[in-house]
Amino acid sequence: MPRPTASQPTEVELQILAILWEQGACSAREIHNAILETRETNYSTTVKMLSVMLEKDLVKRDDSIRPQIFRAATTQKRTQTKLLKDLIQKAYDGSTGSLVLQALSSQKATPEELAEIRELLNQLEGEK
Amino acid sequence: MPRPTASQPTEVELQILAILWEQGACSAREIHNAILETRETNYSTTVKMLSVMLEKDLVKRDDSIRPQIFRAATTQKRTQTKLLKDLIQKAYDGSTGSLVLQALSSQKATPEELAEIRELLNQLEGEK
DNA sequence: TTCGCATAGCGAAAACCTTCGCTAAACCAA
DNA sequence: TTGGTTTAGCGAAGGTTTTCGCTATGCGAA
Repeated sequence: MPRPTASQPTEVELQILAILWEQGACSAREIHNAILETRETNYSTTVKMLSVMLEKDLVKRDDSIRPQIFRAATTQKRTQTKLLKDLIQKAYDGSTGSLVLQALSSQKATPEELAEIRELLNQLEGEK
Repeated sequence: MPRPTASQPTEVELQILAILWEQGACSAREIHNAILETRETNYSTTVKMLSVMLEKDLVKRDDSIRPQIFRAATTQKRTQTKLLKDLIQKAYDGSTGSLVLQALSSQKATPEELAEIRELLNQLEGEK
């Protein structure tokens, strides 16, 4: 009984999804060009990854036009939330608060973001 | 050119680390028993994972006593921070603030944690 | 001591991820 | 139409992760 398939998108898959979220629908070539800005890789590899992701339902493909066009199958937010929940479970013993505290104290956030967080906090505490 | 070794602990590795962080130093048998509470697996597998993790320097082994005792090589906090930073980069485009906002709005935190977060926020904003 | 059981280690199996070479199909321009 | 370029797809290589069977070693009880 071997290892199961990863429940979350892998690193490379996530990079491709990020491109699709930012640029919207893209051809394989466009995706590949975007990848090249970061990393050396072969066009074949990009196409293959897309076909793997299609099978995993991570992307959708529009076959009616030429060249084919790819779209992310899920929104960025939904994917982020899933990854976040997973991390909280696996590494923070389910405690959202301790993740937030650690995020704020070890990484920098902009003053605008801090203000936004404060506002959300007011809302959450007012709700009680 | 194939896939490189993961820079972060894998899922199973993280589960073992979590056990060590919670229980402190453990024998292979103790670790295995803790895993069994969650998941079916063979004792051999646990021992093998420990030997892999030893090679990756994820755990340390005390050989002077019998049975051997394992410890996590790194603190929980250090590992959490690394995983968190990684997630922020890979999935939140480097924005700590947007991760925090999403964490607070989509997952629940206890009132105590919210108060703590507020205090930290005061500190961060006062610092300017 | 010797037998039986728990512990430790090795190597290979099975699945996964990422890579790319090579081939086929589609498109475009002359 | 035909030749060249771009797009699409297949299959296998080569590495990682996780699994476990089998063997060996260590330890305690009879």
